Amino acid sequence: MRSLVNISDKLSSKEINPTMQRIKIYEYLYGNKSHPTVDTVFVNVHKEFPTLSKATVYNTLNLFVEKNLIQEISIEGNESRYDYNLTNHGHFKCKTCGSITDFKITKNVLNDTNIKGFRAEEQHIYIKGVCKDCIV
Amino acid sequence: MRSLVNISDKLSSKEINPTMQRIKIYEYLYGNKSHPTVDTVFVNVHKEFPTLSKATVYNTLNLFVEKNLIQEISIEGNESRYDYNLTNHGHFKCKTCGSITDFKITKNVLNDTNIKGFRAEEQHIYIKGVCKDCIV
DNA sequence: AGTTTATTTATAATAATTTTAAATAGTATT
DNA sequence: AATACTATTTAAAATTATTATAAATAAACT
Repeated sequence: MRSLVNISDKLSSKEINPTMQRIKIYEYLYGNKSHPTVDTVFVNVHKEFPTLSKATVYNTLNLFVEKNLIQEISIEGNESRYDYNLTNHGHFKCKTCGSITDFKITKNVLNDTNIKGFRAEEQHIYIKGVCKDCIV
Repeated sequence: MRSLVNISDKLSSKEINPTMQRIKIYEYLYGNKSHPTVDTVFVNVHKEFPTLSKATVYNTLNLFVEKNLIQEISIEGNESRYDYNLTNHGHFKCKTCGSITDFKITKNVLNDTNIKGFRAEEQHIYIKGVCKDCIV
C-alpha cells in the first residue's frame, strides 16, 4: 500500500495541489488495472470519503489527465475510463463480459505507419473480441 | 458516384433491408473520409431527405456497425464517429484543429503483442497529436 | 482577524444516445 | 383489391454522461 505522503509528493511533482480528495482518488486509481469509469471511481472513493461529490471526481480526473498523471481510455463511445498506467500498452475489450485487459506491445507501432510530418503525442491501441474466459 | 442499385445490393449482401433512408445514409458515408459524427450525418442527409429523423440515423448507423458494413470510431469519449472504410488503417486526431486523418499500417500490430488465447475481432489504432497543417 | 485564491459541493444545464409508442410503409394472404 | 402482418420510421420522452454555475468551504497570505 502506497503511503499518503508518497501520493502527495507524486501529485505535487505533477503540479497538482494535493488535497485530500485528490489523494484519495489517486490512491484508488494507483495500481488499479480495472480501468474504472467515473462512476466506479465515485462509488468506491465515496465509501471511504462520504462527503465527496461526483463533480469533484470529474474535475479531478480531468485535471489528472491534463497534468499527465493518468490516461483516459476511449475504447467505447459511451463513457470514459481511466488508467494509472502510462507506459506503452494496449487494451483488449471483451465483447462478451465487458472486461478490459492490458496487453504488452513489444514494438513501437509508429515505426510501421506512413505518418510523416505529424507530431504524435499519444498512442492508443484497442482490440475488441472475446477474452480467454468467455471463449466456449 | 455510386449508383443507387449498387448501394442497394451492397446493403442486401450484408442482410440489411435497403430502404431509401438507409441507402441515402450509406451513400453519404461511402467514400467519405471525414469520419462524421451522428449529427453531421443527420444534417447532411437531411438536406436531401427532409423527412429523415435523427432516431433513424442512430438506428441505421448502429445497424450498419452490427452488420459489419461500417465501423465506429471511439477516438474521443464524448461522441461516436463513423468510417465506411473497414480495411486495416489507423486514425490520427489533431488536438489543435480536431481533424481526423487516416494513416496506413504497414504491419499487423497483433503480431507484436503478447495476446494469447484471446479471439481478436477488431483492431483500433488511434494516435493523437498535432497535424502537419497545425505545426507552427 | 480579514482578504484573496483555490477547491469542493450541489444543482442546473447541456449533449449524446436510447427507449417508447404511434404512424407509415411494405409484404404476404386471402 | 381488401385485410392482416411485419418491418421501419418518426417524434417525443427518458436516460446517461458530462460540463457549467454559483454558493460554500478550505487554505494561504497579508
